[in-house]
Amino acid sequence: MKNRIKVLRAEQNITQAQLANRVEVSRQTINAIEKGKFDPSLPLAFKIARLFNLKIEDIFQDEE
Amino acid sequence: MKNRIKVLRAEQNITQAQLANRVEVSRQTINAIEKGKFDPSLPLAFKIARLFNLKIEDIFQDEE
DNA sequence: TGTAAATGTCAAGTTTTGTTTACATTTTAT
DNA sequence: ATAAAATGTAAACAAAACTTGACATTTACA
Repeated sequence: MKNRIKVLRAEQNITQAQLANRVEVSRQTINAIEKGKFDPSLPLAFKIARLFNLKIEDIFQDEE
Repeated sequence: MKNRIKVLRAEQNITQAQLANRVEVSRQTINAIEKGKFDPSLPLAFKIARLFNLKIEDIFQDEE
């Protein structure tokens, strides 16, 4: 599962740590998701999408 | 996290078992999600949304 | 150039998601 | 009324998401 979080952060000038705080997970979790190490839970995906005012599908792309 | 899976199944006349087969999880997993016992993983949410030709947000509603 | 902030990564542990098996209850149709 | 299909539920387990803590590497900029 790919995602555009890194780009969205860059657009908004937000660090991994700041994003982590705002969606209430650890910085390592954001890092791992960005690097594709694992997928966020559905509730976390919702939080991230809401933060960027985007649909989940606009941030995460299923790849199979 | 609420969802409209039961209604969507009814509309399409699909059983839990049939839906489970098509998204490649167990029937009990579909049942548990419908009953709100837990949330699906993000990849599973994508599969379900794709099956019904809907956005994830049109099926699952975050309630915090 | 140096140093602070940001990012990457790893290991060990907890929590949540999902499976399997098995059985009970409800619904549907004959 | 009965049989079959569909749904509900529970326990024990496996797998994936997430945490904490620690340290190494990269980036930005005074």
